[in-house]
Amino acid sequence: MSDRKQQILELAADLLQTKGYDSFSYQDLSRELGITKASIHHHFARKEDLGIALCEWTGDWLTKVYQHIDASTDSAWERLERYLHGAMSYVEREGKCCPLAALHNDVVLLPESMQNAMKKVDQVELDWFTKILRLGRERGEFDFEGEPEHLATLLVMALKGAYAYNHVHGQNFYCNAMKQFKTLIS
Amino acid sequence: MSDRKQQILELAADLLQTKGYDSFSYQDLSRELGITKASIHHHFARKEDLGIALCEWTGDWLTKVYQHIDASTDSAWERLERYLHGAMSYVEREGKCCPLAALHNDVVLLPESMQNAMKKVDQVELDWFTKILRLGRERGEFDFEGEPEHLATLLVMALKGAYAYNHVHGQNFYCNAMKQFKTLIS
DNA sequence: GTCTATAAATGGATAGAC
DNA sequence: GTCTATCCATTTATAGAC
Repeated sequence: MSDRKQQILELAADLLQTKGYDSFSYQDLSRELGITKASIHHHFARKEDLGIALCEWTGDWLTKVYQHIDASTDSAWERLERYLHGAMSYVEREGKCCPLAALHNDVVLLPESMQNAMKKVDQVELDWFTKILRLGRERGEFDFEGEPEHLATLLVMALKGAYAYNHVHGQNFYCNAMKQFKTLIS
Repeated sequence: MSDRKQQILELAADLLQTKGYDSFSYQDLSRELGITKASIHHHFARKEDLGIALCEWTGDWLTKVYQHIDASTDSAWERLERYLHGAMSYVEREGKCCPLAALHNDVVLLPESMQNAMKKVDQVELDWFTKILRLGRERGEFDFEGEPEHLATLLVMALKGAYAYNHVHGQNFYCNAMKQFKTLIS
């Protein structure tokens, strides 16, 4: 991928996390990069092409986040804690939302090609949480009944939903909900 | 409220649940009602005015849903079950999403006046779930540690998040997540 | 209350020159 | 790869006649 193409993609990823997919435009990209809309179209002919690239970028981004957390500690509790804390402090520090959550928000507007790309990214996320929860239970760090996959699904859904609440109510609801989650698996 | 105004509001509520707030337009309303855009503006001068009315409509809608469920059975388990089942079968049957979830999806785009109106509706929803969870625990129907308020918050966040997953993955993830939730409070 | 007409901006996208 | 120029559709919104 050319430097320019990469540059466009990264700016688009930034706008995805602040404005959402449907609400950032080629004009936004054009303005901030100092090149014309036509030039952006040279690199990503249709917005859908850029959208699919953004899904893949999001998959890579998540993978890096997970690798970083996994490398930082061996404890399942600590890994979970660091993700849950990091997710919302990212919002507060940088004013950005998880790019996958941003894609979820616009899902009814997205072409099938993008929905298929999102499906894979969703699975990457679910797999990581499933791994952490299973590992933690095996080691006796967590205590819960049922399938780690299903508990991971519940948690990931709550995380996606949380962004909107935090935007309107601040972080109190989120903190309480996650404290409660931890109580349930203790 | 005049009949016409009410009619516009109800059509807008329908479009909110199918297309989302930012994606339905005065043109959509105009086409389906057979009157011009200018006439819609006579009833709701700015889209923001319609938006605030939609928040209030959503609060009333939710209140009716809860009343209906509360009147249908005395069991906390059954009430919870009926909501969880009803929420997603509403999507499948009518192709509609919870109007509050639709508002949440566009939250970053909404004016402060609408966010304030949403805040009240969120509280109506949280209060109902809190009531059900507290009641169920008092009666020995549920078994969990922690605050009913916080568990309600966790569940409501997961419900909001679930709509996007269902759209892409079907209802399997949702069913598994809710089965898991029920396991956690049994 | 409803209409025609129109404004002013923005959206994604393309043709063709350099 | 980037530009100018342009297209066509759409959005929210307003002025003023009926």
